[in-house]
This record gives sequence, C-alpha cells and structure tokens, in this order.
Amino acid sequence: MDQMVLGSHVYPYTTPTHSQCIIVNQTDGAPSGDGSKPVKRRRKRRSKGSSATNEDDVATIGAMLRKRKLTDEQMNMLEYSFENEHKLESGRKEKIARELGLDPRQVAVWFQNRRARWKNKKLEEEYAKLKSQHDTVLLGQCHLESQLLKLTEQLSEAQNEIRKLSERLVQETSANSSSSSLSVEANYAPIEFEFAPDTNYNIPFYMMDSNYLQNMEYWDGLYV
DNA sequence: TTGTGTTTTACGACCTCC
DNA sequence: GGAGGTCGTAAAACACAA
Repeated sequence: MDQMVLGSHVYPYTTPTHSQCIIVNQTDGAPSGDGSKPVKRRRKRRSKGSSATNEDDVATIGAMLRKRKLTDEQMNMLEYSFENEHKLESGRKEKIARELGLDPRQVAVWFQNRRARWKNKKLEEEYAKLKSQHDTVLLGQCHLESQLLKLTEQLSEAQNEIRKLSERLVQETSANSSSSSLSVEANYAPIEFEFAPDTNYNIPFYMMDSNYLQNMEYWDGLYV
C-alpha cells in the first residue's frame, strides 16, 4: 500500500496502473460576465492514457488527488458508522476521519454516496413490494372474472329451465281450466328476487316449491 | 486481452436551514 | 453566509464474458 501526503494528511492509495485523475482549479475559465446565473462548469479531468508530465501538474500537486479505493477496514468502519446514524454532523465526521486516516471531505463524500445508494435500495424494495401487491390484485381479478362467467352461464341455464317449465305448466293448466275456477296467476304470483343485482334477473318464479329447489342442480354453485 | 457493464469515489450546482 | 444536504454526472476501479 502506497501513501500520499497532502497537507497534514496521509492518504493510502493503490498505485494507479495507467491513469490519474487530476482536478484542475475549479474556478478557472471565463466568468459568466453578465451577472446572471453562473454557468455550470465541470472540472477538468485527465483522461485515460494522458500523463502528468509538465510543471503545471507538479505545481498543483496540492489539488491533485488520486482516486483512492478505501480499504476493507475503512469500509467496514464507515458501514458500521452509517448503520448507527445516516447523517453526519461535523464532530463525528472529524472523529471518523481521524480514526480512519481519511480526509474529512472523503468521509462526507462517502456518506453522501452511501445515502444515495441506501435511498436507491429503498426505492427498489418499495417498487418490488408494490409490484407484488399489484400482481396479487390482478390474479384476484382474473379469478373473480372467471367466476362471474361461470355464474352467468349457470344463471342463463336456470332461466331457460324455468321458462320451459313455466310454459309447460301454463299449457297443462289451460287444458284443465274448464274444470277449475282457479287461475294460474292466483296460485303462482310472480316472485321477484330481492337480491337480484340486475332487473333482468327478476324473472317470474312460478316453481317456488321445495321439490323443485331440491332437484335444481344448476343452483349448486349459488348455494355453496 | 479486450470490450462492456457496473460500482465506487469525487465533485459542481443548487437547495434548505440556522 | 456558511454548513451540510440532494441530485446528476465524470471517471477510475472492478467484474466478467467472449
């Protein structure tokens, strides 16, 4: 492990293999001039492959930082600290930086990035949870729709059956009407379904006797 | 080895709070 | 106004398939 001394700090870093990241003075370049909102200006960085050879780079060595991967130990300590508290007040930052031999700015940046990762993770978890709930609701909807279809078919069959029986009864009673003073309507007044959700289902229910209901296998589903 | 996708470190711009 | 936050992004570091 190499070390790099900047100011009063000693930074650990792994020797870069082929490139460096050099931060050029952030305020360089032309000012915005007109006093309007300052133009966003990205710092310049050394691209891969170029080398730090001239005096300018040497002169700005104080502002030159290699991108240092934190050691496992530093990472563990930071993670432990993050678990305790996601926010980082000044005193704590200084303390952690001292203990880990890092620049306080590095600690602050690490916490910023860690919070961002934590937030992304929470968002992903929330998304997965909502998606799961959505899928469950969709499944339930499918199930209910298939049930509705099945029940609609059963109702239609039952209505047909009732109509046939009703017609037969009318025929039989009209054939016997000469010998009877009672009308069909008087004995079998139409009964309406109180629970019928739709007026189309308010069919005359002439055959409302126990034998008929017992033999109506069509209604099994409804009475379950 | 190299191309490519992902993660990590670092920073600028902007915002909020005291 | 300064300190510390988020957000978006650059670029190094890393992982891994081809």
